[in-house]
Amino acid sequence: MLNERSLSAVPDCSECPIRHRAVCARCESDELEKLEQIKYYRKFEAGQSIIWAGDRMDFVGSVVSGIATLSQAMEDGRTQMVGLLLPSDFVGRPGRNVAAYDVVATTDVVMCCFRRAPFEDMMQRTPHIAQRLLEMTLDELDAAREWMLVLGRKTAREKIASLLSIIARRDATLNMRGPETGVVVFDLPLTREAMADYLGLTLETVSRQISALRKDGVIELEGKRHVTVPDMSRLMEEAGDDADGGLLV
Amino acid sequence: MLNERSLSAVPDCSECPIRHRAVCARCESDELEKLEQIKYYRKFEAGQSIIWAGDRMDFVGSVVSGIATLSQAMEDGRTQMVGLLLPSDFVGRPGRNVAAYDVVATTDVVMCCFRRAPFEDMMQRTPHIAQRLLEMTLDELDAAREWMLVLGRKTAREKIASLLSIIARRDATLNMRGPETGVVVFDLPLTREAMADYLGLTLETVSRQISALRKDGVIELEGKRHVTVPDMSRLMEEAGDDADGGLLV
DNA sequence: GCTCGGCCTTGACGCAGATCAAGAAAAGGC
DNA sequence: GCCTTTTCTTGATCTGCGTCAAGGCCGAGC
Repeated sequence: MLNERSLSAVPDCSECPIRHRAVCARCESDELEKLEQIKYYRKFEAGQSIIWAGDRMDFVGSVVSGIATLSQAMEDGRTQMVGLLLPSDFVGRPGRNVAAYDVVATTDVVMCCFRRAPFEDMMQRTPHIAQRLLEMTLDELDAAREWMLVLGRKTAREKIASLLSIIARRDATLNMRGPETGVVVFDLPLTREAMADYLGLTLETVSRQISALRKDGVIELEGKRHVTVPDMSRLMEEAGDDADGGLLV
Repeated sequence: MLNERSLSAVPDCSECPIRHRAVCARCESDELEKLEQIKYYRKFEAGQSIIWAGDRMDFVGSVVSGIATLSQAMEDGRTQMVGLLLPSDFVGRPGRNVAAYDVVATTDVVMCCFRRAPFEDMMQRTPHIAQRLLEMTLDELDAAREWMLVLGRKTAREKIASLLSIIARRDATLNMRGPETGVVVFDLPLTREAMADYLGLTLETVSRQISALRKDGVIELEGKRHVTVPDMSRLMEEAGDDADGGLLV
């Protein structure tokens, strides 16, 4: 936290790992230059809160690396996660100065931030930014609606399988082991409690269902976090999705 | 259906009831003229399906009047409503030619449609449209996330109270009876089954919880659809929301 | 008028998942 | 190394909601 703004040097946008997926993805080099002038980096440690719901929010930004969660809490303490922020995901809403949700760093997180006023200014004059933000927001809306089906209609086992297959699919593109065998290996980026918050379950139920999926051979576990999926289509079936549906995405 | 395009005359945009809330809200009169040239109306009867998920979709549009629902189905028949489309809400996603959800008219519905290609064209050249669509999409995303909390963490009674308070709040602005008394009167636009689909419940549970709220004096019923809320803040408490939260919206 | 079909209510019962509780297994901290 | 804390697992019991079933209400059609 102390050296929030002192990353040895602010890296060049052209070398940024999220250059082609973040809100700046469509920017031409001249537009990128302008963004470069107003950007700054912030680092957050695992477990640290990035923003509290209701707080004044004077910046927006993109997750560069690490994982953060977006969640909503009721007064009595019940909480529901409403978003999982991965690298390139955008935080904050242009035009709104109060945070609507709690944002918490799950792992160490680096964010590329912009003060709100200059960014909104720039968005007005740069359709490429607004266009990309619209596209990203539409994707998030689709994801949220997909999740509503999970929360409203799936059983605990299906919920776990759904979450695992989403994480697996994301990693599949990178860490495919044995091309076309359908085997996927990954580490869970979430605690059992965070998974429970995501799925609208208790942590005990999450634990039990994971054990059950292991016992039934749907997944294999090494330690508590390292997961092997021997047969992706089997996992998708357990999730209650059409096993073919995954290819669409 | 037969006279889909033969509404006596296509009304002028300047007299359109959703002129100031739909995607066209920010358009200047010259922009509006261009939209006017490519728009057409379609009518759907109550109960009729507007689009099936997976169908090719060659238009986008706004709900002008009536109510429609957006829902997702699993193969075994379980369904989850993921959106409630009210006048001014937008249907379809620019850039996508296949419908992602089922859209069904709950009441008679009139839509103001545009063929996709010309509309996307126009969106490219008219920032006012893209800006408004972004704003609307962000609002929908907020609503979807709010709903995730309802689906994931609220009890059946709280779910019903949440739905009622949303409908009540929407009507409150129009039909306020006795200003400041907190009394709100409205008609439910949904069947018990549709409410169940929205809330991730069964229709029996919906019925039971409505009866319970009536017995406890939280709501009054005339017939099955006409609802009186004698004390809005009481209803909000039952919904598990901060009773003050409503003023923010 | 009567009957039919859609919509809704209510009761009885069972089960999936919550709750309560105890302890095991890692992960730090010193 | 040991001790504390966090994270996870598993068991026992409870309960809210789903499921199955029967019947009421009301508008539409004849």
